[in-house]
Amino acid sequence: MNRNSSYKTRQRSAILDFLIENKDNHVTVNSISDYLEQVGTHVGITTIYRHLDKLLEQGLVRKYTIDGTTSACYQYANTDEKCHQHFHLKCERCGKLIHLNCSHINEICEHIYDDHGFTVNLYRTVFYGICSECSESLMNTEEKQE
Amino acid sequence: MNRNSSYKTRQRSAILDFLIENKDNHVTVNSISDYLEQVGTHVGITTIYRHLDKLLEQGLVRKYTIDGTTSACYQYANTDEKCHQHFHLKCERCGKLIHLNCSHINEICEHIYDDHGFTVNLYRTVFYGICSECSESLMNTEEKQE
DNA sequence: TTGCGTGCAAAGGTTTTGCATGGCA
DNA sequence: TGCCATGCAAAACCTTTGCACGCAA
Repeated sequence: MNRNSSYKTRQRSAILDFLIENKDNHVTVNSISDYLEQVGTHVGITTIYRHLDKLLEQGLVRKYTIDGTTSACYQYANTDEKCHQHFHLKCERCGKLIHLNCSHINEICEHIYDDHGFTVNLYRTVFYGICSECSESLMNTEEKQE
Repeated sequence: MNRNSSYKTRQRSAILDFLIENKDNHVTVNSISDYLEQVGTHVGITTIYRHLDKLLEQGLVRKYTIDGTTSACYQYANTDEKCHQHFHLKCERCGKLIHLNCSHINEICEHIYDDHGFTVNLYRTVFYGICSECSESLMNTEEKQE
């Protein structure tokens, strides 16, 4: 019943450290696995999934899916600071996902809640559009406009 | 290049009809397949995926992911309305799609463009969250908060 | 020593791809 | 007739489960 009790293992520490290190961005199971492999700390995929599940139950991470991506995203849930919420811009042309930390977004969400009663889930919401690089390259080579 | 050109086939009509019939709800590839099977109109899974992809490109459907579910959701997008000028809010709980006309959006989009160089495509962008009705019913039955 | 932790292999589910055939225009 | 459309099978992914062994307490 006390699912918060857990052993201190090499694997658990490595995963948690990585999550905290990247608390301003979300990570995927793959990115965790790749990183750990890179630094010579092999941890099985299964173990990563199981730890994330446990951390999720404990409320230490958040899990969400980003539109257009296939795998789940996880982010360390720092309960002290609420300012690490960011939103996402996805370029429809190059596919790049931009993480945007911006105070403006809170105003928007508050407005939508106050005036329309809708509670926005920033972790799931993605703005689609064209990023600045693609805008430029499109302007330089404008040949068609259908 | 003109990817909007497409043959009129039995399969395409069947899929589009079903989408329009259910334009107030989202559907999944499975629900489409099941329904068509039920009414004796077999269409291969592959074909359904391919048509949905094409309809997505044409802007005739929207694609969503709903938290906690594994497969993607699709909903017919009514092109008559001026959907380029307002927000779409998708309730993650009841699935309702809300069209939100609000002068605030211009400020938001301008801000994102001015400060971040990103041109938002309102037609594709969807805000996920919880609608007012669901918020209320959730408040009435709050039993656990972990 | 006890029981949770670990990781390989395999299974389960969703989506994509290859390829030969079918059918619209 | 020329392409695009179709659908089966297989592949590619992501995630979960089974099971034997490892290891923290």
